[in-house]
Amino acid sequence: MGATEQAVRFEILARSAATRARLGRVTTPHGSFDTPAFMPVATAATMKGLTPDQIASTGSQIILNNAYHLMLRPTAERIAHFGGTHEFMRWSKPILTDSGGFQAWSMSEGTKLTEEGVEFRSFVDGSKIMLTPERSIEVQNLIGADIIMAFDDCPPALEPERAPDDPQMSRKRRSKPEEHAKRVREGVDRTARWLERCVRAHRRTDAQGLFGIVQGGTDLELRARSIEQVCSHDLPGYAIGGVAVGESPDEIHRTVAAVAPLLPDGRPRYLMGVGYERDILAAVRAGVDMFDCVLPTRNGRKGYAFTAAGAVRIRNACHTLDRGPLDPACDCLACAGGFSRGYLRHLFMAEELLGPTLLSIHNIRHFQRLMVDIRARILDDAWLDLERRWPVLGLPAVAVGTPAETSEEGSGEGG
RNA sequence: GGGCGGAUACUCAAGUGGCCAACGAGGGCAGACUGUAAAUCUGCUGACUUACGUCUACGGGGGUUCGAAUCCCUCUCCGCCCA
Repeated sequence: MGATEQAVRFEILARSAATRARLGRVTTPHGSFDTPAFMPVATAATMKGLTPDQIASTGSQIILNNAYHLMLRPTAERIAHFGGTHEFMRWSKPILTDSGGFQAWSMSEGTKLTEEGVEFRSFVDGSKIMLTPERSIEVQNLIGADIIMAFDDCPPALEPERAPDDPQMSRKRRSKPEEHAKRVREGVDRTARWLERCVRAHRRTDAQGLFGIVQGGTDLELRARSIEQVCSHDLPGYAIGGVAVGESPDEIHRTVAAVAPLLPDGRPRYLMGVGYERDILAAVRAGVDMFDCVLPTRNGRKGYAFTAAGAVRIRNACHTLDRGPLDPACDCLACAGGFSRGYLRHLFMAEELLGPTLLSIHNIRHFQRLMVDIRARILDDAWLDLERRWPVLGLPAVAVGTPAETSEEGSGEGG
């Protein structure tokens, strides 16, 4: 079977004349999705608080699961018992699983990294879990997503140095540069060796496409080295990993702008874990095709709404009497459904579950609407118009301003 | 009518002579979050002030003391018990 029957195919439909952006479509066993694509995250085979219908209502065409979380609970074998994750979570469109490589650093407490793999401490029962490239692929084969990711070694951007007796000032990131560079280089080469093992271990090439992951931090030479190694394998897609793991937005942009164009033109390029709207836009212009990020869901659950004009923290007192929608330009269930800011605020203040659900839906829809607009811009290159419609693109990564409130007329006091 | 016990910041609740603008919790206000161990985490919450600090405060009033939320007298209100 092999090369002739690729589980995942990519076609480029159009190219931006002014940038490196591409408009395309990825086709998988569970249907296709348009690129550039934003993939919301459903770590534990659920988009926390949303039904599949609600996820679909956001325009999302592909979502993420996390192999590490699922192998611990309910276990990959059990998901296979139910016929795979699509059946299990009742989402019939494309799914991508992350390999668990990212968890080696996001949950680095108590993990042990060796050439063989990463030894974790299960957050479910505390037992020791050995995750190797072979096991990660086996788990992902069992879970059954359309796209699976290589098990990579993803070092932190700059090692956060434990407990210096320096209370506040320079708790930033200060590890000896040579040490850090060594660690990043090690990550690059180990990722390459692990990729070999992943490719060999992959048993379902007919049903699942395996993407390789490029590492190298912000060091462009290391990135080039990693690209050479990873792209020596003919894979259905390639990802840029090790980004947005602690660097500044500028570093992210700089790295992506340099790295993305070096990836094979005919394969989808996936920037893992990114990000804010402006980060996505910058990456699209550099030629990236796929994104995932927890921001819309994680922040949504905490009352942080993304809007074209910037962030709205719905719990802020200024929304108490606001009868207007979160974002008048939005067509999501929350905005088009007529829910007022005042009501949404009430839901959060009362810790009602509908609050996180509605804001998650809104936020995902916000990102999907942005992607629709971005895709259209690839055809006409009207990037300035795009930025005009999405002021948030020009704001700092985390906007502070509160968009103009809608009127509170007629509250009829002093009667 | 008599006895006892209470009254502390938005709420509940510590504190019984100086280290108390007052523990803690809730509530409130604000912030963080980029391949999700996140319904988590952080800061603030008497007033004025960027801050140092100053002022006003522990039911009301009056005392004792260098010094009181803390001790004494008295008043008001609340609770329980005895008539």
